[in-house]
Amino acid sequence: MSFSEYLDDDDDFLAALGTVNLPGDAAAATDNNEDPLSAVIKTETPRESGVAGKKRERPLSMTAEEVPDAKYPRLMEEDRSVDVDLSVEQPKTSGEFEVYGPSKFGEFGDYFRRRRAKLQIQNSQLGGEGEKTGGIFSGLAIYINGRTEPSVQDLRKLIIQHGGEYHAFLDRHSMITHIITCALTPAKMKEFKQMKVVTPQWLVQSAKEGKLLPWRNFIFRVAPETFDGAPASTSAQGSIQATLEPSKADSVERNTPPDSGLYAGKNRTKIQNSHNPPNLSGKPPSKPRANPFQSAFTGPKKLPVEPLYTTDAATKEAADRIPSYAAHKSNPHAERAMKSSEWRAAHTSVSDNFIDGFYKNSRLHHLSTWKAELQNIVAQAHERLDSGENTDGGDSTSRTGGVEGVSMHGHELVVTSRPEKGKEVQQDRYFMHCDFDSFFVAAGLVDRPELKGKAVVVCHSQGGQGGTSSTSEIASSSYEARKFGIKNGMSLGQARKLCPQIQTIPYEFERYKEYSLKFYSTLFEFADDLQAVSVDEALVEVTSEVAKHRKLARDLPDRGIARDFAKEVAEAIRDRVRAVTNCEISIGVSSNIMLARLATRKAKPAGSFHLRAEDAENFLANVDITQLHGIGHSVATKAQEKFGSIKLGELGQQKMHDLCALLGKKTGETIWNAARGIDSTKLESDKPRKSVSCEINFGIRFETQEQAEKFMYQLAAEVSTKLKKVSLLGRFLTLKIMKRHPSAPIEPPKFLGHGMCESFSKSIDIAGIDGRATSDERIIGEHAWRLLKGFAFDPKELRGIGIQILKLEKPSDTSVASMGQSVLGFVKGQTSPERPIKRGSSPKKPIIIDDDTDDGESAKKPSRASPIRPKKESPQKADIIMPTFSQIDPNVLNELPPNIRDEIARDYPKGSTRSPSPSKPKTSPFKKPLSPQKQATPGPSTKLAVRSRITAQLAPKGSSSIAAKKSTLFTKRVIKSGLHVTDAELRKLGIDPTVFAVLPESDQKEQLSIYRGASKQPQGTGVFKKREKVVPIGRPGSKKRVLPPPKAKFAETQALVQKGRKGAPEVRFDKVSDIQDVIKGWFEGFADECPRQKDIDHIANFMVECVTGGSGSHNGLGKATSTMRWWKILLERRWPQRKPGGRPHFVGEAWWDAFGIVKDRVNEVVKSRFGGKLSV
DNA sequence: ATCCTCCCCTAC
DNA sequence: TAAGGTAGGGGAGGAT
Ligand SMILES: Nc1ccn([C@H]2C[C@H](O)[C@@H](COP(=O)(O)OP(=O)(O)OP(=O)(O)O)O2)c(=O)n1
Ligand SMILES: [Mg+2]
Repeated sequence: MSFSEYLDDDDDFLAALGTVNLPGDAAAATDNNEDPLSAVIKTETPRESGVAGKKRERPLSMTAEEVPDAKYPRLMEEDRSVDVDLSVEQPKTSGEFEVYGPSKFGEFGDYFRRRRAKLQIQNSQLGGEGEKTGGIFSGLAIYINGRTEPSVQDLRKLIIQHGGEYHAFLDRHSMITHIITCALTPAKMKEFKQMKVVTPQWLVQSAKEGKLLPWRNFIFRVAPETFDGAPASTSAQGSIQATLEPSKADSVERNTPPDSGLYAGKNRTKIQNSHNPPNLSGKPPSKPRANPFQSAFTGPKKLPVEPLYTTDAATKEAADRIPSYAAHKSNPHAERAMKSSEWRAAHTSVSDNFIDGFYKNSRLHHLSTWKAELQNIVAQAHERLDSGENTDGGDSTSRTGGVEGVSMHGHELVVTSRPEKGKEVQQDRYFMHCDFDSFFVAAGLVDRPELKGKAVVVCHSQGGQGGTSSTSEIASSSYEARKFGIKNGMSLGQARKLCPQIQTIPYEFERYKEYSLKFYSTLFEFADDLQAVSVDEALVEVTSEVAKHRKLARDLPDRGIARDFAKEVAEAIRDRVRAVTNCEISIGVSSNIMLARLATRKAKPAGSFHLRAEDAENFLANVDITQLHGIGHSVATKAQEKFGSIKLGELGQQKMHDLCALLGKKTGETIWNAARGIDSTKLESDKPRKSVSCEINFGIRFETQEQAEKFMYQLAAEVSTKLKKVSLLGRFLTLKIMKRHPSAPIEPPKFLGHGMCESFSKSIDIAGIDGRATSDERIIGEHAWRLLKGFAFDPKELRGIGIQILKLEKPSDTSVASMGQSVLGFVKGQTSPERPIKRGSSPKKPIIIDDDTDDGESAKKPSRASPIRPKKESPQKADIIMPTFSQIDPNVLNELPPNIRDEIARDYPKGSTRSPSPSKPKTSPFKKPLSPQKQATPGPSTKLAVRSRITAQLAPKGSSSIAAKKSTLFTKRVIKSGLHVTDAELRKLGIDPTVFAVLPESDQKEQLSIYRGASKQPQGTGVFKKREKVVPIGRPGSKKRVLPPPKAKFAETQALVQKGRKGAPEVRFDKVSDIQDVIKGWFEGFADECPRQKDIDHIANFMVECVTGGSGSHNGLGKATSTMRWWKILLERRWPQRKPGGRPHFVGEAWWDAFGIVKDRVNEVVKSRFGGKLSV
């Protein structure tokens, strides 16, 4: 049995295989608390700082070779010894702590799991071994076009049985080597012009003879007579009959491996081009009357043109599907470049400014950054809308629960989230999907009118460089270029083969941004609500705008009968956007988002299309599921294989249960519903961000561990910057790694690309033991680097690195010292707040630094800065209020780093209280009026204000406009407390009243009860507190205690146990509390069992923080040392170091290991920062 | 039953 | 030479 069959037939076994991949050996999740993040408000400047990330190229279809390793990357850890050895040969030096490998501790539990995994994998490999090389079709990726004889199903079986790869359909992600067909429509002929198109006999005969026959002997040809006849536009089903006409092909070709075409590579390409230029006419292949196949596939000596969808492994996705054994040749161009160490130093990840340079030029990075910014703008618009309603609106309906519930300015009231509510008639809603046509190209052509109407693409490579072997990716292609088969994302070399005279134009990121803003500004004028999809695309609800048109028409003589108001609105929008950008957009309108998106496809290019519900069924029947948003190649392949179709019409006939079983519950339901025109997708206009990440999977080439480490810290700095830009802190980190697949060439086909890789990820808590979230680049970098070391990969094999920060929260720290640059920046640019601060009942000295341990750290780590969140006095006040200068404790100020201190001084001129200024008008970009008759159209001034605000936000770097947008920062967090408690009492309880004031009432209650209860205990170590919500007021002078066994009542134990428990509010250690208490509680509470990795990590985190964390390194080091010694004593008492030969105590070992892990962690940091280690 | 981690997939 | 980023939905399967 072939491996493919095996895949096909034995899902259970596969599933079992899946278990080999043991989930996390690590880490820990911290808490389950959902962070009620308020919407991200700050803008991220897209700018060149950024981050990078990239896509994966893992094989989607599993081949015998790829499955085990690729799918179960953890297996690689089995090779640890090898990797460690390699790293050891690195010059570096360091002692045990610097070894690029896992700590010798803490690998205990993992060891067993790994061993289990290994066994399973070995078994699975045994099973699949035979097939690996067996099939005569191995290495082939075949697509079957149309009806065939034998049937598609039979052919598919044949292919799979002999080790081939069957592809159900073609899309831009497909990588196929041959197309099998018996007949082709003219359109297909164009499409397949340069591909290896053969008849089914090739497979049949080959199978019969038990060897792969030369495909050239089975080239599909169109019967001349048929073709000349009335070919092309013949009947609907008109297709051209094929003639089987074995050619006397050179058998030479056949001598190469079956997949020879795959990597036909550049050499062959050139030859071929010189003999057989694919298309010099300058016109799309459709034009020429000649049979495209004749030029492509005939002629004795002519080598076949490389297949459109397959050959260029540089194309993303594509590389994945190349059988690993076929991808062995290292890219010679890249190899040559990489030989020069200067070149490497200048152009790869080892370069100092690599990240900057890469981001500056990465279109995908720009795309992602812009999207995040646009989403911020929209979310902010909502805040304005909300607060504006409260101010000027009568009994407006606020957008409860998000987007729904918006009142229309027409007269009908759209109620969606609470339909039961009433008498309001549920009216039809209208959703639009608006998208620029060939955005990058269109923008680029505005100043290049001479190129309009030509085949143009946007890519980095300019001029004729690289010829047909350029691996530069095409970001966008004109519709003229698309006629040649060129697609977005394709490599330039590939495109040149399809259309040699293709014109390339460079990126103009600033321009795209500018047009995008104009586009969005326009949409806002028509929108009830808007979701930013991308820089050139948005979803807009226009229900009220359509209603408005309808209403106006009512007064006309014809009463607007038979008019399509939705389409009229769409055209109006198109006209406006064209007027401001000189670009065409296309618009699809329908009653739900899914249909609107499909309508856009039909509308393109330069058009609009209103898909009515009553037409939906018909329309949908012939739609491929790949056209549904969120459904891609993978899903479609599965559907095709199981159900024999990817048409919505056919899949809709399947039982939903079957769809779900195959595709997963959600996807199954989505498809089933889509087939019926049903779509429950909500327009999401202000969902808070859940993660911030930076990844780069391009140009990653390290030779030494030090280079990798350096890069990791640079990347950490990027994420850190990114976090600060949006004023977020994180408590959880995931490291993503791409590592060259063992069978992949050192240099992949795509220049400096990652090639085929295995991917890995590992997560860890980064919050200190006190639970504080962070954005500190050093903390992030250290954790990330440690995780990478844990993988023990050879640095030379790394191809991609990413750091993702999760469990985000807004800074809520009250420490003034934590006022970092982000706040200062805000102060700087901002128009003054509306009124002086007045918060709760604690007008003065709101900030108190706990002098115990925390303050120093804060001062040292401005990145942890958190703006003070002023309590909003009344709900309608949307503006943020900055603390007056007088609110900043002078003592704190003195402890700030000089640069920050200077900035504060600058921003608070003369130490005076900042004068308040009027808040901005509460204008919302959304056109919608809240009360019926009122304001059917936003006043001009409103529009202007909106536009300028938005423009400022996305303005080129350096713009100081950021401040403006922050005017509504944090407004959503306003809480009014109905509790009765005085500031005095709060202080007595150790609660900062100013912080307390900002807490949600429920939290206030909770805090009160906790602290009131706790305060009875004199000791009141304030050990636990709600995460970040309450900051105890510092107790002057209190100093740490001394060594040996401190006694403490250990509620702490509970803290550890509870950590991450669902539901329960997270309990955390107060940083001020004694670490020794914590350890003791942990130890005594769990000495009967092995310590949990998660807890070990937390202790380690805390110890590390203790040492590095800001406050005097002096006392931190000493404290850490004494604590470790003390802990050691505890351990020795209980489990004396065993003698050589003594009987191991399992639990005791684990505890000693835990000790070792913590010690190593601390020493690692101590060494890197202070150069030395703790003497324990 | 639910949570959590580690993926995979998708989109622009 | 090229600049394959990123956020989020979702699912499998072990842990709790
Ligand atoms: N693989 C891709 C896809 C898109 N983009 C960029 C360039 C596109 O111009 C822009 C918008 O993507 P679209 O999918 O909307 O494609 P176009 O706007 O180019 O064409 P159209 O929307 O007409 O299909 O995103 C890119 O860089 N790489
Ligand atoms: Mg577009």
